[in-house]
Amino acid sequence: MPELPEVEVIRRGLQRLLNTKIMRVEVKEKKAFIGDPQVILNTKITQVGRRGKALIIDFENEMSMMIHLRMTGQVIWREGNAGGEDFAGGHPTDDFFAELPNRMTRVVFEFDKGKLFFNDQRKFGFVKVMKTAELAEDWFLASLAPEPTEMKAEEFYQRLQRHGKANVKAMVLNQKVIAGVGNIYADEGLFFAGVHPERRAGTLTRAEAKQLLEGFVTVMAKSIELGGSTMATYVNAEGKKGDYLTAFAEVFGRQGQKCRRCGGEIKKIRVAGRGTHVCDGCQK
DNA sequence: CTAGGATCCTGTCAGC
DNA sequence: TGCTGACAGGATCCTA
Repeated sequence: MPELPEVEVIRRGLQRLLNTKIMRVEVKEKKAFIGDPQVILNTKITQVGRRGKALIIDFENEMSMMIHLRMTGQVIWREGNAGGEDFAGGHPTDDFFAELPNRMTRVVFEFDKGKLFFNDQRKFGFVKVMKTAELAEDWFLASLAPEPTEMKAEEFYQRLQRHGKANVKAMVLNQKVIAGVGNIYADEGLFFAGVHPERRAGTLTRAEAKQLLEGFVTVMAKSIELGGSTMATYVNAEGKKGDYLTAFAEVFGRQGQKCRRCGGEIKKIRVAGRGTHVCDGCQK
């Protein structure tokens, strides 16, 4: 679920942890934590970064922690009664506002002034600690394609050509082709470019590939601006959720409704094993 | 090597 | 109300 914009919103929210230290880690689901939690205790957080859909937190002792939320992961920061502003992002459920820890809680990080909860319904997500120097060797990061904002249109075109027989939807979901695109922004970007998700990737023209890349950059920037599709910041019980989906999405989740561009009906079909939203009128 | 499908896991929802 | 099957904002592994 959380795609590049949602993870980016979380990254920004976690800047508040810079120069603070984790005092204690409680691993409630063994599978969710790879490596030794002890190595990141009592050392300052020097950077909170992101690559694709992965959060990367660096520590002063040259250790790093990668957090990948996969489908249903959540990051929830609570200052409790300290009076600070709470914050949450990831898969949108009521756990954002629930009493924590709860049965979805996989890891708890205790700081001086608050607690950071890693919640995950389906247990696909994980936290992994390693030496900062070893990040580049992590096989997920090592094979990850460039960020959409860093990729040249020609390179994107060439990557689509290389896997020309697969449909374009499957290609853009492949993190080795372009980083950070997931099911929502795949559908939104394809709509933006007027490209049908079942087109074989090799049939896209240079102009279409360029437009598609621009689509990803545009819709993702818009989503980040709106707080992502899933994020919530809140003070006490007053919730404010990211409203990208309701405010801006053209096709995702709008099956049965009218296309705002041509007036045709948005359809939901199955492509590359994923629910896919498309306007046949606008996407060829 | 590629492309497509199964798979990890649990909760929710639609349809009997 | 209770059951069943489909599905889920991800990515890897297995098979042909």
